Amino acid sequence: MTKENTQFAILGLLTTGCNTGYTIKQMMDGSLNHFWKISYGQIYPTLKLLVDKGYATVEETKQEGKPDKKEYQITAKGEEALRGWLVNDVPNLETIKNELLLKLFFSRHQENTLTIEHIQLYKQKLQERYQTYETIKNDLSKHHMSNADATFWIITLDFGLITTKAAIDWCEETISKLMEV
Amino acid sequence: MTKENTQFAILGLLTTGCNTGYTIKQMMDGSLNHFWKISYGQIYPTLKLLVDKGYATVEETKQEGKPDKKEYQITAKGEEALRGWLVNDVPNLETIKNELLLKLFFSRHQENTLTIEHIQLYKQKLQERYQTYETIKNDLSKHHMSNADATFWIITLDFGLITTKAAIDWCEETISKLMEV
DNA sequence: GGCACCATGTAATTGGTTACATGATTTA
DNA sequence: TAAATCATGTAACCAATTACATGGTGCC
Repeated sequence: MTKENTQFAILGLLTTGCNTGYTIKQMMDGSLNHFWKISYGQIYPTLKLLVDKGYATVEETKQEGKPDKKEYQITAKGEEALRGWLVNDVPNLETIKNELLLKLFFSRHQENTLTIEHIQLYKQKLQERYQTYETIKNDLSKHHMSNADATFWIITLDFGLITTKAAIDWCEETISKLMEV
Repeated sequence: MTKENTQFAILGLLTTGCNTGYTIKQMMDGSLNHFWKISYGQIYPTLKLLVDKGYATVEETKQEGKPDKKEYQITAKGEEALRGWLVNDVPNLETIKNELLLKLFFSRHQENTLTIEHIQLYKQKLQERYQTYETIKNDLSKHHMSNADATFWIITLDFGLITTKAAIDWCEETISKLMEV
């Protein structure tokens, strides 16, 4: 049903303070957004699966002033499985589908002015992304340095920052290259 | 059945000298590999679809010394559709699933020496990728500068080169950061 | 004889998203 | 009273890959 990586993404989040499907989704959308994404349609069934595997336990909690929720806790077996997954080699690099590059590949069929506009728009989106990463990094640096996870979280953000910056530079270079012609 | 982008990727390739399912696949694996990928399971049904839509025509060709093949040709209607697709705005940036970053996010559960090894391995793969891009770029510069497409193909390669380079830099920075501790 | 290359295709399966369904509480 | 937030879940659908199926030619 769910891929191994996705299972461990969810299991891993149980070690970061998230313990309901809802908070896991929030964390995904907030802090893992730049390299992992997941929908409720996967989260809830996978949490069940983790319990079935003995990697986590559930407890239904009644809350005052809020709906009931199911709290998940990672088990010793789950922690072991997580460490086992961590030591496995990282597989080959994935190919990213990039629609802008796909269009660019065929852009001799189009006027350069239009192509330039597209790259400009793309650059804007990259800049927004860059700023989002910066904001998250600042928040993390301020409020969570006591958190043992924070060092690694910042490193993943740095990846996003560095590669996004490179892409922005490429946009600028490419735009001036296309304007020359 | 097939997504719009994938349809146009295949249709676009019909304008670049590819005219069989087989050569389209080869081109994909060779020159579009860094931003688009496709399997035969999609190519052949999609080629049929393009003919159904009137975007392409087929002709069965008997070859001496080689198996028969089906040659596809883009139609005027197909070219118009391609240009229509090109002018459309590029949608929002996609999230790339990056397994290394996912593991890194949870790496406080692991010894730093192991984490460093993983990053080193990842760096190696990035370097191989970088060299592949360089080779393709050199080939392209040497043999296809007469090709009207080549300018754009090189630009897409530059994207790969620049962002891969940035990722390699991040690996180095991260490794030395983790060794300090 | 076997491997590499050329060439086409389909069925089963996978791994996921989207849309749907429900409902309590707080705040504007 | 409407919207936002908290909270859980499933069924239908989608786009793709993988595995399977077939077969000719050239070369070592």
